[in-house]
Amino acid sequence: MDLPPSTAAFVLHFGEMGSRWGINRTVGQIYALLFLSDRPLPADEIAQSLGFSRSNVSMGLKELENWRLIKLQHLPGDRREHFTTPDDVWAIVRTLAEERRKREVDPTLTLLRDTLMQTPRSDAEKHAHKRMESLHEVISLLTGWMDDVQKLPDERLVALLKLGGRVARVLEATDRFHEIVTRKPRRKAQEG
Amino acid sequence: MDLPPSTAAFVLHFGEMGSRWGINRTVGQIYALLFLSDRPLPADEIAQSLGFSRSNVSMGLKELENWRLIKLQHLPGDRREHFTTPDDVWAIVRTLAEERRKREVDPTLTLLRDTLMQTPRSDAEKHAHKRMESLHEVISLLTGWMDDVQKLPDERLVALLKLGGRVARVLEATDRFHEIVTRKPRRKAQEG
DNA sequence: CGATATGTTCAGGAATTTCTGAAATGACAA
DNA sequence: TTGTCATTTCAGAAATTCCTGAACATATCG
Repeated sequence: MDLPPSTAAFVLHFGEMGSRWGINRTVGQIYALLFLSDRPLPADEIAQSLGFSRSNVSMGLKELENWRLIKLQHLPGDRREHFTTPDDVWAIVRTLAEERRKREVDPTLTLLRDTLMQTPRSDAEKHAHKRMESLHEVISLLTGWMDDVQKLPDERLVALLKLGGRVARVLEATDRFHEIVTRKPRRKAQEG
Repeated sequence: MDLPPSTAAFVLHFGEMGSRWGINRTVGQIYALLFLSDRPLPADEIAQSLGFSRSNVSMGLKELENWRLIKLQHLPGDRREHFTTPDDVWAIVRTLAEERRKREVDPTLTLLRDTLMQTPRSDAEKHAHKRMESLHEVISLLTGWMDDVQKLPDERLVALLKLGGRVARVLEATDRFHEIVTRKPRRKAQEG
């Protein structure tokens, strides 16, 4: 690995982080390397830089493709496939969110819904049923919110995040505002 | 495992899901069992229900304690320690968010900040530097938002999530509102 | 105190995951 | 077609993680 020290550190860190998620160390490192690279990299260069076997890199890239996290490119005059990450970090975050949702959240919701269709018999089952209901509700809320903000363009999403908890205050204000504004179609700003 | 079928299914599912995250299958199953149980369970009952060795359960509970995900209780007339999950699912979600943040996000931000303090030399390093900058920005934004909403009481958080993307529209409205209201302390509505 | 019940630790075996090299497949140019 | 380069596959080796039983620690009771 003859990478600049800061790049090496980042790559190693991401490998570790990856393995705390379901992603294996190798795959994390490959992604980190591609993320920092200023040009698309072919598999053999990745293998060389990270000291992995060619076949390992091939499998890692496959995995990243399944996650839709990398893009494949062909450079003129070079037969090899080259790989990059999207330039836009938000695009990466969105993809990650979508894929994790598809793989982890949706199946869980399905299981919960299926179970909740059944009628609990014993007391213990009744209690478990209630617990699953509240879990289902929370997950639904969270994913519903995710769906919603996924539809926003980047700038709006960023604005929203920056506003953070202050949205709560804005909401209060808005309640009042809305009340005033919608009471009558404009002309007179206040009445009553 | 002589659990009701729906409980067994849930427990197994959570075991699988756990292992897609960094959490091992056993720990996931223990948590799922406690989550559904209508009473605090002692370690030996957990071991019995799930078919794990007593020592494995002991280690699993230790892990869950480190994550602050379970509570220990003593029942009158029973010398054994009994374990439960919080009743409130939101409390669980909040704890999970805090712990994952502490373990995964904060160290990453630290690494990024440390690296960004240094001056990049080569072109490649300059590019990597820029990439890390944008990653840092995105993560900061997300965690900042998290911090903010963590402070909200449950009802407000739920209200916020329900509003979802419609907040964006509220924001537009608020922009206008704000503009009008703050332009001057009222008397004259517009000026140069 | 000894007896019994509960909880923890840890060495090493079991199970799983990761990684490799070799062989197979594919893609393309001559 | 053949030859070359690139990529994928996959059996098994290597590494890691998980799990267990036995030993140890701790607590409580009689």
